[in-house]
Amino acid sequence: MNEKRILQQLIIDAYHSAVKDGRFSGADDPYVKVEYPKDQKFGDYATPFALELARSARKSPLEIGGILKEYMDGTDILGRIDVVKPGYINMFLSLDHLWKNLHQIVQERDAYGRNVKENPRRINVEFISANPTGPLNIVSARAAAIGDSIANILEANGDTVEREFYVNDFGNQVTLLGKSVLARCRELDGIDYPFPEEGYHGEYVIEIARHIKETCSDEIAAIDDEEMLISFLAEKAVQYNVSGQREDLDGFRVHFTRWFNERALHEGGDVDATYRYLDEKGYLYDQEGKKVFRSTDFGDDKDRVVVREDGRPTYLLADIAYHRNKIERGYDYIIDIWGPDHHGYIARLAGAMVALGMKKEDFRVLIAQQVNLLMEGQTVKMSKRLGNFSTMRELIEEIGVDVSRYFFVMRSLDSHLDFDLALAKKESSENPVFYLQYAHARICSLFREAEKRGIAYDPGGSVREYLDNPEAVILMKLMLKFPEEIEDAAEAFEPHRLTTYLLRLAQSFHRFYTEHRVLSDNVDSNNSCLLLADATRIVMKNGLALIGVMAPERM
RNA sequence: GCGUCCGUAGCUCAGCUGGAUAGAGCGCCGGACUACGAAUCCGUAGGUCAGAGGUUCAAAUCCUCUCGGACGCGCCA
Repeated sequence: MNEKRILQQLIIDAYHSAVKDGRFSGADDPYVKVEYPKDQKFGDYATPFALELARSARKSPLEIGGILKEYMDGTDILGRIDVVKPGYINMFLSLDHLWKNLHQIVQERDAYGRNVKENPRRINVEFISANPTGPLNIVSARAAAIGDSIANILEANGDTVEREFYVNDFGNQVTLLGKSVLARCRELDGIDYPFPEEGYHGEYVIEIARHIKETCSDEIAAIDDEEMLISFLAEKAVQYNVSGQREDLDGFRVHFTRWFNERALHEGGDVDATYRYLDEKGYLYDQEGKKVFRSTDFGDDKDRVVVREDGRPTYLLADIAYHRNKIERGYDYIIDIWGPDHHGYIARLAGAMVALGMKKEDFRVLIAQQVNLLMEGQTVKMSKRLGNFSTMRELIEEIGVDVSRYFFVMRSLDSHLDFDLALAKKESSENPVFYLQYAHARICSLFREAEKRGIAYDPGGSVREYLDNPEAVILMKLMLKFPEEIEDAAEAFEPHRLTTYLLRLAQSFHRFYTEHRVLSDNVDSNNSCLLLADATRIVMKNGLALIGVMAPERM
């Protein structure tokens, strides 16, 4: 249990005791808000609880605060409790508690910050799910960074998480890809062949064609029927693209638990089964030969077609079947991360989830706002079909994984992003990620220096009083909050909070380092300062790991 | 027309379920290495939180409207 919760409970207990003793009257189950004051002089934690109680208890906030304080005294977590002007109760952590937490950190190491839940949820997070019609682009890179970080954070917060990528290897887009590849194959053979109007014009299609021709020339030669050839080429091209996407993601340190093929749903009968299920439940009706899903029953603007007049299922039906499959796998919570161009789609799918028996609050769609691609300050329309886009691979090669992952995660999901690759490259040396990594490397260097000078490090030999200075105290308080930061970030699905936190951590360390000599002739002081430094590098490393950034020992 | 998101310092953005004097990074200007990494630290300047109402003891935060920007409103995926 983290400090915030412990304090919440402490206040609730104090309240109940006070009420029991007849000091004032009030509700049975009050909600106690514990917040972090902006200014250090207002304590490490504060609650406006007494203010909120004033009306019902018919006493002044200050008086109530004083009474609560009486009942809160005696805890060794807090060194001081102040009741101040309007009626805030300000709480100050004790040095002893902070110092003990340092030992906790170096004992737990990689596990520090991770929360343990009594009943962990099984969560499925689906993200990126880009069409297998080309390489991943910058937009996917953002989704990758965000989705993976959210998954990491949920895991660290005590849940069990699976990462899933949905491959749309079925339908018009794929056929179109096959036609484009065929055209390029013919072109490579020197045969005049019309390029499909709506086809994929990107250069990469030529490479795909060349690759398939090299590896599958016999099969191609054996197929007479053009339609079959297109479908063969499409399948090969999808394989090629998916494995390319997977490679890129590996390089980006994003690893999926499962790659789920849409085709399997069609071929395995899941789509039909889902149709029958919806039909039997009475969620479908006929309209001019089409089958329509009553999504308005679940809050959608209009009902949606799921089977066309010619009997082919729409994308929606396949997607419902996909999510039905997820539900059957027994997750407690399902998260989809989509681009802004799909937000209009939420109501119908969320409605379908309810129709399938999922509780509304157990399905969540997160919208990651768009990335605008700029070239030299000018907006560029990204289009796979037109072939003008910056690839994720290009991004990694140009500015590196650490910088890009940090860059994408440091913004909130809601923020729109202007991305200029040229500018990002130029400015990457100013990226705050180096500031964080430098703090870590600097600490590692300290330990190398200590070893060189023959200074032993024994956490057990640290002495609390050597850390009784403002710089060390700020650092210790931040580290104590790390588990709370993880919890908050997990509950809000906001990985960017972590980058803000880590920035403060690095800043606090650099400040401590500037003000205090870590290595000296004093054994007690050495052990104390090294304990502080060791704990700092552990928290920094664990925090960076959550957003997929390395913590280098030298740089 | 309807819907989603955004509008906070010169730039890029934080600001937690409403709380105390609105913050950071970058940039600008000025300081700090004969000691553990100066990829660092310290300081100065810079804001009508787009605007107007409303709710509240308390609003950048919640509600309504207006203005401005991006995106979406398919039997495409």
